[in-house]
Amino acid sequence: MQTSRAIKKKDSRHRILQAASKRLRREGLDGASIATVMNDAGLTHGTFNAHFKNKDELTIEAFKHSLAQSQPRWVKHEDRSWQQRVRRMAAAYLNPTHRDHKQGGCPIAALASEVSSSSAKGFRQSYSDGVLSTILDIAEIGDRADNPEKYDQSVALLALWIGGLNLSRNVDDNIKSDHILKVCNQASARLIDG
Amino acid sequence: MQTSRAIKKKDSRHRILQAASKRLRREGLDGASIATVMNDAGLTHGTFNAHFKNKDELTIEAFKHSLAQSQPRWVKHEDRSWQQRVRRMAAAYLNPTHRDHKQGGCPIAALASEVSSSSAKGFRQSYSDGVLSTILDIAEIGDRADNPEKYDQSVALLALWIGGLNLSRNVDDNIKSDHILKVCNQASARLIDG
DNA sequence: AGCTTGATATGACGATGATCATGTGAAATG
DNA sequence: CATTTCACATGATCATCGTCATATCAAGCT
Repeated sequence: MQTSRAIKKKDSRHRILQAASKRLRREGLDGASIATVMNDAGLTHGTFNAHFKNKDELTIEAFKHSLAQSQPRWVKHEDRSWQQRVRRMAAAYLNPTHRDHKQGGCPIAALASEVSSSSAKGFRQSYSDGVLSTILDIAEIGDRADNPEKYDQSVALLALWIGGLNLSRNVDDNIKSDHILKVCNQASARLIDG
Repeated sequence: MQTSRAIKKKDSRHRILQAASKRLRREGLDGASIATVMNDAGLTHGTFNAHFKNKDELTIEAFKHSLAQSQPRWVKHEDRSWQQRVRRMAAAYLNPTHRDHKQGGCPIAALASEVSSSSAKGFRQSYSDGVLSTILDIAEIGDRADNPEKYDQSVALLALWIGGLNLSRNVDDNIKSDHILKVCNQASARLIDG
């Protein structure tokens, strides 16, 4: 049975994870400081270690949390064909809304260039796992051997999407930024039909 | 005339920039701390403000420095056609050597996901300028209007390259990482031949 | 030679961040 | 209703980082 204390703790943990995953995506690995995250969650910073062993563990859990939240938005749709499905995904990903809402968006893109320099080994492992499982999710297969061609297409698409999204986020001109998204969308279509 | 003191200072500044640009690419915006960079350059950390106003200025200069160092490696080649030139660039970019030498590689890829969350406005501007000029360099034009089709192709290629390079850097399995590079190379070729 | 300038060194300061020891008050248990 | 347990708060500690005031010492100038 769940005592009211256990429920409260679970709820607190959830709020911490929610806050951490937002900060993590918006401000990166170093931006999500414990004090900030705990404050976002409505708790004091000292309480932190009642919920997580240390910052590495929080980072890993927050990453998994945000990835798990993003997945359904991709997967749960009824598409006529894989081509159409992937075209829909590209349009949703390479999108001004997604570009402007980093904190609620794809954590793989949000941390793409920070992971390799992170000292947290466990986090690097989680990220790597997340990338590989995302590729399989795009391809709608369980293993590369199931359909190597689709797998390879999915790899290239994910690369294009992550790169395009980050470029568009970093260009200081809305028209040019929108254009980058549009062009990458078209390139996606060519890779899919190719 | 250059006095020996002026020469010495210029040399020190150059060493600082060299060290900073390496740290910046390898460890990101927060990794390149002043103490570390100055130590790499063989100076004490307190001397820093004799060369740069503050950390933001160093970051900007180090980024420009690394970008200026990278450009020649792309541009200076005799290629038969633009298609061949871009194919060569893709092979050089999406390459295990480049993947494994982040500190000497492309600064745009190395900082792709960190820029938008940086509080240093001047740096964001420099990065944005760097992206746009790199696109033009790939297309071998001076302005999008010179050849919109080539410009758009270059945008998609840069996105694919940056995304592919970062994915390969973050996958914890050498075989899969190599495979990502290979697949993105093939996708590049398909985008080029259109 | 004596004075000035400037490149670098030394060391201090305040801010921030991660971690942890201890305190508190309310829920659960008997 | 007394006791225990536990979620959370408070506050201290130690490390790191950016910045800056001051000191040193050799190069240049008169």
